Amino acid sequence: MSDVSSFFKMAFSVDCVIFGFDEGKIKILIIKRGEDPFKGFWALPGNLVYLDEDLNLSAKRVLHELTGLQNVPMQQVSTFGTIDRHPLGRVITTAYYALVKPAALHAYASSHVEQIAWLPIDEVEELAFDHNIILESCLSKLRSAIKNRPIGFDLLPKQFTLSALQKLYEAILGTSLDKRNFRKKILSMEILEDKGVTQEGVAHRPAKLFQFDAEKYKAIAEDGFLFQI
Amino acid sequence: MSDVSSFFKMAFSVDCVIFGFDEGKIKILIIKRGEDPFKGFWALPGNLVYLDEDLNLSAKRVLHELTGLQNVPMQQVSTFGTIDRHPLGRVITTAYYALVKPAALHAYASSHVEQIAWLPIDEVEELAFDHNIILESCLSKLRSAIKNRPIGFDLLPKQFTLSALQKLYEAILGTSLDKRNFRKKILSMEILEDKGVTQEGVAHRPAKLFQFDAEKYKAIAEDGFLFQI
DNA sequence: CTAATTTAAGGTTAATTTTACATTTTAATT
DNA sequence: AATTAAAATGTAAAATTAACCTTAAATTAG
Repeated sequence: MSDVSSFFKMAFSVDCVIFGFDEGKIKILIIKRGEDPFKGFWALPGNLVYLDEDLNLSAKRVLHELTGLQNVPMQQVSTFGTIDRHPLGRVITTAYYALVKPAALHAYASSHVEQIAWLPIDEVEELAFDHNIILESCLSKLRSAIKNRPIGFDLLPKQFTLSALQKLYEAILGTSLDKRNFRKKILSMEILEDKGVTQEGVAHRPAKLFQFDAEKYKAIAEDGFLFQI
Repeated sequence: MSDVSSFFKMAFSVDCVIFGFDEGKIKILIIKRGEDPFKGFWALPGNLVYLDEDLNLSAKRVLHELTGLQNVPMQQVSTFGTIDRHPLGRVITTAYYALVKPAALHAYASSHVEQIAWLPIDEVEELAFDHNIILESCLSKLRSAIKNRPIGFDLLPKQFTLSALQKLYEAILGTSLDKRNFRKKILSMEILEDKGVTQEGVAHRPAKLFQFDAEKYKAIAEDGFLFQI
């Protein structure tokens, strides 16, 4: 490794898979690229990492610049490094996913972005680069994470009904769950706070609203409690 | 993204956490670096990725060059990209882990490597770069993977006793397991083949030898069977 | 204002899985 | 022949999971 300079010719990027839950469906945020390469293609929000920029922070910056979304915790999923994945040179990319609440679902287009859209995951067609593969890997990460950690709440409004929570799980896992058993399981964990409030304006019996109690979860998790759906 | 050339100034590396199981302990393979940076430090086997080299294949090449190990399936774990993690410039690294059988435990030193050693994970001290952090992340990945996939067998000789398997699990998980329950659980999965052979030369009742049946596992896994310890 | 519609809420039983636990067997060694 | 060391094995209680249906509360339509 005497002369190392020939190695310092790569670029690095981040790509973000932003999941939302809307109209009973899991959606992802995609942008229509305003510049080459892949100008006019739909793509995951992603961009190159600056030379003096921390990788994980870069994911947050890129997401913010392209979509306006801010303060969204992002999880690293996997790094993609086939030789020819980027037409401009050697670019290795790290994929991140994030879960956002419906309140954040009004995403705007920005510079470098012609259009931005929420697309149900089963309607995604060909994306730029290797973004279809990246999406699949994030989806599969989400499916396993949702079963073992209390992250589903991040996709729902602060207060939600148990039915909404169940539909969310059904949408992500692609299975249908027994209503009574689901409720029993979730409520028995004692990580939901009953706000004593009900839905309003629905044409049927209004449901109670619950809220995830992160403090309580943290406390019992330290005592060895394992979240499991 | 009009001029993109300023981005193409990074290097990329891979670092390998190679786990072995020996004398009842989980060990990792470390090398004493023969060149700067961190000359003379113990480190994970790792090196820079060539400009025209696939990332995942690079991990295999680097491992082979530094340790002589070959044909070891490697799993990507995580990518580390703080700004100052490498003294020579901006180097982002991807960590991989692999599990090797005792037969592969005679690792040799090579060029660029002064020494090579298997070190029990609880005896690891200060490593080069951010390798202690990388090791921790691989360890935690191993602990969760071992519970959900039949990978423990990769750390044992082809034929092994149930006690050896149990000790392996106990070493990785750091808990002790009930002998009868462990055997019942493992055998009820029907993924072990009883070779009709027993240990020889032990000063006590010799144990039966078993072998992991990858075909059988694959078949039932497709039918929805989930490996779980 | 009555009936129809729609979703919310809730408990019991059987089946399955998990946990806890102690004795006998088989080889080598002394 | 006695000792030592680990292997092998089954059962009962407890906990968890799975299956299953009726009544309640709101809006809307007639």
